Amino acid sequence: MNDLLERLRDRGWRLTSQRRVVAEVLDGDHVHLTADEVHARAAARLPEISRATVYNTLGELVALGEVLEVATDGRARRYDPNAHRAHQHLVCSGCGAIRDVHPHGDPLAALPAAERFGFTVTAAEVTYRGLCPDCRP
Amino acid sequence: MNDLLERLRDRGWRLTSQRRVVAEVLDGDHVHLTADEVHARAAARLPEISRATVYNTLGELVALGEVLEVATDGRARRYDPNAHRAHQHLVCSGCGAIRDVHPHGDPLAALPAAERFGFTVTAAEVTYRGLCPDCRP
DNA sequence: TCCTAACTTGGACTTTGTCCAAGTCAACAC
DNA sequence: GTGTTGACTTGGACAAAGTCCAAGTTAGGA
Repeated sequence: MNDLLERLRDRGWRLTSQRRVVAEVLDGDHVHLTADEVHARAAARLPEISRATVYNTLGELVALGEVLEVATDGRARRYDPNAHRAHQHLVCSGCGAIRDVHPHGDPLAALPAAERFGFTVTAAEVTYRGLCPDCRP
Repeated sequence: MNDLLERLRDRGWRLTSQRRVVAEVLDGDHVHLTADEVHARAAARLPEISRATVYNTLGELVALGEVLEVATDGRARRYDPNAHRAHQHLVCSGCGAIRDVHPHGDPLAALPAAERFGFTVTAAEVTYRGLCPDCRP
């Protein structure tokens, strides 16, 4: 995570306490927080931090490629700091739990040229859905 | 589309003019409308139709498996009437255009048991991203 | 230590979706 | 046909998620 702050400074970021706290909140594996959750956790350390700043900072981290934005449910976007290792997501239809998973092969390879309709296709996001052990009937 | 209305009646649906109009708006291929777009098009034919009814009807169609809910961008959900033929989506990062596409193989098969963490995995949704011919620089 | 452009703030506003009490009507029975 | 009734629809209030902006603050270079 210190690496992240270094990289950001190298890219001309002003290193404010707000940005530092947001980056710290997003540290770890299997982290998929909504913007509101990030705000709540950041505010625990820095009570004055505003929602607008959290949204701004998350948007910048996504633009810089340091954090992924994940849309698994059509409601709040989630933010995934594990941006430097290709992975997909497994989501529980019952409780909404999210795990990072690593399917084999490149999902992009499954899309034949004839099915690309002239698009320059650069990425494939896969959401696996099912029930986690706790939610199974 | 008449088939759809028949199927719904067989399942005990009351066939109101509102539901008929919503079903008609959702007819066709490569249709991926937001709830608001559905409402706007439905209102062109039936001006008094309310947003609440459109949301209710879309929710019911999804619950019955006649329409798919697609979350490609973390904003408005989109509704895809092509629910009876397995397919995935190709989305333009520039203009947001969406195409139905058919990759080969079953995307579910790429997820090894060791990567399922005890989940009962039932579906895989793939979103391919890229630039469409019109948006390419 | 000062300066200034970059950053943050709070609040207003928009978009998307949900909920509810009251009114309406499709479908069945007659 | 006509009547009945529970399912459906409505408008509006509300909630959740996200954007925008003018005014105030501050990191980092001079």
